Amino acid sequence: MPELPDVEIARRRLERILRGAKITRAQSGDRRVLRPQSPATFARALAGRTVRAVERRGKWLRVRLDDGTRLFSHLGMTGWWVELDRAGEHRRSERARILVTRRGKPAGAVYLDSRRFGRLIVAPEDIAEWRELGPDPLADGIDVGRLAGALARSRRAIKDALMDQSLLAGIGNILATEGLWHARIDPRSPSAALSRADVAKVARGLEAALREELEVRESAEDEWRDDFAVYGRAGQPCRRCGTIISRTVIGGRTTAFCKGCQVLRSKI
DNA sequence: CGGCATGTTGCGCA
DNA sequence: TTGCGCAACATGCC
Repeated sequence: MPELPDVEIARRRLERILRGAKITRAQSGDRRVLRPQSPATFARALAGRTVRAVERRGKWLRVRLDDGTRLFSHLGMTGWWVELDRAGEHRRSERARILVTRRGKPAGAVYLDSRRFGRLIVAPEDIAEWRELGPDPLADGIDVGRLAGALARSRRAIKDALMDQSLLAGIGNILATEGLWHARIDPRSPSAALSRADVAKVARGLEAALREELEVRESAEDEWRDDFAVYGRAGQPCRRCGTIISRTVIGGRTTAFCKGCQVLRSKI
């Protein structure tokens, strides 16, 4: 499911279920998702604690508890949080659950993850993965000057750079692909070949893709979207100029782009 | 059956 | 030091 907008939807849901609630029990028997912690450590750290806040930075979630403990959640490729139903039913691909009492009533959050690339980490302070994240485009906005400065020093393809979580936190394969289409810039362009005006276009393109995706997810929280502007549309006509969408691989990831209206920058 | 997938990490190599 | 390509992780869908 997850790129930044999806994780934001998950954050709001977890906040609604958990904030201010007292954890009665937390359980997970999945050593892959808990790596490298044990199920017992997970359960012991959370039981009896009250949830103070549910925060997000990029694709990471941070649940803060009353004793300072933090629970970090990364959704990997297929992770998702849902509310526990009244019967407390076990769901397909369930990997963990957090049971709480809120205003005297029982409730809970269930973590689903078929491929188990996601992670749940309990720690007394912020983990390196969180500390090393760059600015969050939704919460902090995109600082064009700072981004341009970082890109000017690199020859890597602009699309690969945009997915670097220390540069901007939360941009994945879909948002990078969509954002560059909005910006009309060829994803293969070396970062350093982009002018300051190009970088401003990229920032606006990413923001447009971000807003659009968030809106779609808000209206259908648990549905996977598949009608993007270019992502997944190789071989089909560009919605802007009609040229057949091309496919290539950048940084090991499938990339769709339009040779008709996304211009390759090459002068460094 | 093969191919592909929204993410991340680690390794070998230039 | 930088960066790239690639494999691995584990499962489901077409």
